[in-house]
Amino acid sequence: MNEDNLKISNQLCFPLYACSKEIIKKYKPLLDNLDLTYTQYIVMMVMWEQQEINVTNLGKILYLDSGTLTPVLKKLEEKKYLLRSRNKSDERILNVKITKKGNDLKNEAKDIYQHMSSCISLSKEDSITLYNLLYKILNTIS
Amino acid sequence: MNEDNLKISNQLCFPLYACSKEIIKKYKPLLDNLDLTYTQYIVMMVMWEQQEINVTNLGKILYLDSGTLTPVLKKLEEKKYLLRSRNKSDERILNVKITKKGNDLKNEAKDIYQHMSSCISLSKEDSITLYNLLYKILNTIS
DNA sequence: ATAAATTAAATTGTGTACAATTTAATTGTA
DNA sequence: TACAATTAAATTGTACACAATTTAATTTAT
Repeated sequence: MNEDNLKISNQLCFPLYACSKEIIKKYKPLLDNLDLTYTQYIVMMVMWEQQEINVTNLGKILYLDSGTLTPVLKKLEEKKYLLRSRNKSDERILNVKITKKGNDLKNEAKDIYQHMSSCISLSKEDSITLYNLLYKILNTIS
Repeated sequence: MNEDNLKISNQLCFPLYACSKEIIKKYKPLLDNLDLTYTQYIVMMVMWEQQEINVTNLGKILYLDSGTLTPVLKKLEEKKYLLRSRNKSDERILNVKITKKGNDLKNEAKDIYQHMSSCISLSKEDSITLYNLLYKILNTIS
């Protein structure tokens, strides 16, 4: 890897970090309407798709550990969107299951979907390129 | 904006967020050697370049507000890398100035520069493309 | 069979991140 | 020139994010 390449690689972390934060900040007023934080929202996004999952697998999908997920899941359970229960055949494992109220929330989240895209003003081609590059990093990061 | 475009835009936030966190996690052992957190490190990166700056301008560069910066700057002052002092002509403004010890730290940070690039395994072309797309978002986010 | 090793969550402690508010200084305006 | 409005940091409160440790359950290897 030459000097130029080294320089640009080192300059990638900061815009990734800033971009991620700025977009999440844009989500905030929309998520406030649903009384969800961004972390709670991405958990719900997984739950709408998976319906049921354990903490370890949820963490692998979201790149979050139990230290982060445990309090978030407890909060979503308080809001009656999720149910937490120990796996019968292995009590170490905590199963998380979405409730009817949790699935109903998906309809209310449709607005977020519409409004979010308007804040990222990339063409379809650029968006796909960016998406692919990000997953190239995520899949190869050692 | 059509349905496809809308879908991909909405899928960008999560990999940005995950990517940013995973790369920062890679930084950690390297930064631990310098006894710096990632946030302290990016502040020092600006200081190595600017030498002197006030909190508002530092925040604009780093996309961070005083609520985040104040405690970080206090910690860097404790470590003798920075000096904090009120602007004589406008006492509301806090000037931050790098010390000799702070500038000396730059040499010790050279290893980080080398090691970081090896964890992002993108070609030079891909890195530049990603860099440009990220700044396109940062510069146009409403 | 049982002690050691492993695994899964939860807990603890530190450090952001940011909205909202507060404090203090400065500027604009009637 | 007072006094309202604005500005800059700091403070307060909430919510992650994650390393390290703990607790409890399960598996592995004698």
